[in-house]
Amino acid sequence: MDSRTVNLKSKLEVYKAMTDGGNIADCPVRDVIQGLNGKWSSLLTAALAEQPYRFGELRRLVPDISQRMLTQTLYDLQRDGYVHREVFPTKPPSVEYSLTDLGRSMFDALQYLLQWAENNHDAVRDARTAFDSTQA
Amino acid sequence: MDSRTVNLKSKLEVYKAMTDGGNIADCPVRDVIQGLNGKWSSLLTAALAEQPYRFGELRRLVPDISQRMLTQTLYDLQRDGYVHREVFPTKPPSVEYSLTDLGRSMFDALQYLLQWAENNHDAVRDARTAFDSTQA
DNA sequence: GGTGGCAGTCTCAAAAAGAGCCCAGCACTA
DNA sequence: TAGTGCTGGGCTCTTTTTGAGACTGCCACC
Repeated sequence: MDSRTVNLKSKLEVYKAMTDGGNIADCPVRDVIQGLNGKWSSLLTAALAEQPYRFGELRRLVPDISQRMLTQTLYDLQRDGYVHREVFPTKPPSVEYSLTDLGRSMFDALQYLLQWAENNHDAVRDARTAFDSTQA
Repeated sequence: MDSRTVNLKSKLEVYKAMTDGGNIADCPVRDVIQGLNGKWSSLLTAALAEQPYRFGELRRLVPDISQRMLTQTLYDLQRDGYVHREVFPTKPPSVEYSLTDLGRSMFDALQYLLQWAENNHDAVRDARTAFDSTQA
């Protein structure tokens, strides 16, 4: 358990950062966030933060991901510099995926959100149930 | 600028939380995260964190969102309890959207990731360029 | 009587995700 | 020597999600 102190920007500043001060479409912050909000990105990042894994290990670890999406998501994470891919020339060549320093740094920031989700999923579930019951 | 101290869990614990200790598919943490990683969720949350907005204001504020996705995303955010929707019975009825306490609390956690994105988008862009150049 | 703002809905096309079969190469085994 | 299984993917097909844009009803204003 590490603890740290972080300065948060004002909400207005965060909104401005996400809109690039007016140039909403090509904003780099949105561009970065976009690469992270795929369906499997955060889960795979969390798995690789635990320890490096090979392709088949990840597939078994996350049984409900298709091979196609596993390949695709790892490719995207590697392209954005979060994940390192290393091929070992063993008899059946094995491939190991691990987090880069950038990936670890990103995951540290992501962890706040994941932890919030863990602490508050009951509230979200309740809100959802309540909302659905009023919508008949 | 507020600052705060937060205890982060070990990476292994985070991974376990996201996999519900084995029940990967129906994990509540993944369920919550899923509702947040839509293409527009974080941007709209950031906008509403700044101040409440009405439907048309949001549309003008984020010109590259379609009306359909604006309706849909606001509906989802409302369903999960992040956003409050209030209809004012003016002559053309106006609708105001604002963050709930839950939404504000979630945004506080999300902000770490947004800020990381702002600080590191150059590194991500560089990684992407370098990767693309090796892939011919 | 035409125009414009309000908050959406509806339909259709394009993009992304999911399911599942196929591949080559090597080891072990019967 | 043929069968089986493991490795890390590629490939196609179908379903779901997203995007673009036209359409609605109401009212105020000109």
